[in-house]
Amino acid sequence: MKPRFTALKGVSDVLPPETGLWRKIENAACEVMGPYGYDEIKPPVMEQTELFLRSIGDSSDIVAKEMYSFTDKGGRNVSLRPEGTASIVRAYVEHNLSLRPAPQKFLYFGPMFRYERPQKGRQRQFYQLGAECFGVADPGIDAEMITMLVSFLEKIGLKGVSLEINSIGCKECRPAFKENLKAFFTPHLDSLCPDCQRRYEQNPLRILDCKVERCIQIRQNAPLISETLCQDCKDHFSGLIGLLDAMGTSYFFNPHMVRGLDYYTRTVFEVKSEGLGAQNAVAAGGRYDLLVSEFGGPDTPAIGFAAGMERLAMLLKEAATGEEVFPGAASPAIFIATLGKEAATEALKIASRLRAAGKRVEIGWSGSLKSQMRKADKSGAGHVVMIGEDELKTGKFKWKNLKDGSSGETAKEELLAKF
RNA sequence: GUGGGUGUAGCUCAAUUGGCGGAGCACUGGAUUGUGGUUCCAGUGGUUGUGGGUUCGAGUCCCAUCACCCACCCCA
Repeated sequence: MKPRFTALKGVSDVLPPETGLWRKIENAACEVMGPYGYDEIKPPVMEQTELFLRSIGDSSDIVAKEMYSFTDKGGRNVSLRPEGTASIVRAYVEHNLSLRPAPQKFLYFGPMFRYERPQKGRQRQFYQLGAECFGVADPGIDAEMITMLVSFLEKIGLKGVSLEINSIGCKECRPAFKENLKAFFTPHLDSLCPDCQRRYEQNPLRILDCKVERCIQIRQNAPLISETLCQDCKDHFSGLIGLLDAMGTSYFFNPHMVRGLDYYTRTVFEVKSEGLGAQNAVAAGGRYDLLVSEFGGPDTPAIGFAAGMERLAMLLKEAATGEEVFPGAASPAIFIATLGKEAATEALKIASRLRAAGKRVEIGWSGSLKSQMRKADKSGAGHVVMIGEDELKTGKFKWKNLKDGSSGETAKEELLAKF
């Protein structure tokens, strides 16, 4: 048989038992971040296109050519969200959440959409888990959030990841740094790769990220942002580093790290992992002190991060062995084999009671006892309860433990207690 | 958007120079009346991704298209 419909390019189904792993990740996020004060927020998956244009900025391909945008029946220009932060800032301003006591902390889960060419760890619809915190300018909150992210990753058992941090300055010092950088690269312009020549115009910071050997060599002596930061930004960054050191959080200072989104200021960070292919970022984030006011709210410092669910799940699957990978892959505790219509009716009644007690129960509706036994075994059931003429007559049910082979008989009223 | 690779059963893969599309696993059923796993037997399952072309003949060669994989770009 050939499927009449298949999923669109770059989108995929998450099937059980993998969904159990996803749930485990989401539960861990709530458990770890709840004590930090983060509560779930559920913004819509679509917004006015303008919202993303204004926040993410046009130096990023995300807005320039990767958005799923359309005109709705009311003539509005709408886009599926390519990331989560913009919506949450919009909600923060729209609902005057700045009037609630600071800090306001939010956690979110959900799909994001970017029209990209799929590859390992990258899809057109992908899920992110993210956190945002509004109203604290102190580097303490940066350290708190980074520490929280690290303990979340530890909680789900992720190994072999590295944390990188940097500061990309503020609206005072970053423009100057951009100019310095451009000035430095101007004499080398012809030697840079074509992509970097484009970056030189669009977003010179990106040249620092280039993977081409020649560009890496050229930039060896390029100015570093850390040397150009204004005093406030320097103080902020050294404050953060001091706190991370004090917490014993290990990090790697990467002076070349830049972020794709325009709204970031000062602190940026990224968690990378081997085993993800070229798309090696598991989680990333940073401070965005200007976005709230740009959206019409009061001056409000903020910081956040997002983690890629598919990437987290991929890493956990690769690293783990055995059944604990898929905690949601439960087998029935009890399989009820039936012989005849009356037995099936009885089975349904008994199953309802057991299920109400939280037991996972499957019923074999037809077929020989042998085939039902086989089915029970394949389902991974722990016990089989048999219902046939004898049981209906006597009210005593034969059962068999499929794990150790033991068997016995239990009266109907005692079944619930037995299992 | 650019480049490379791959498309055969639900899964993993065969099929000689272009010559009748198979196997293992999985699934379904059976092996003396109501007892699973091991074993044995049988069965279901395919317009070889799709559409053209070359040929007496195409899974195999050519073109197009679609999907997947990997990388660039970009990014979680």
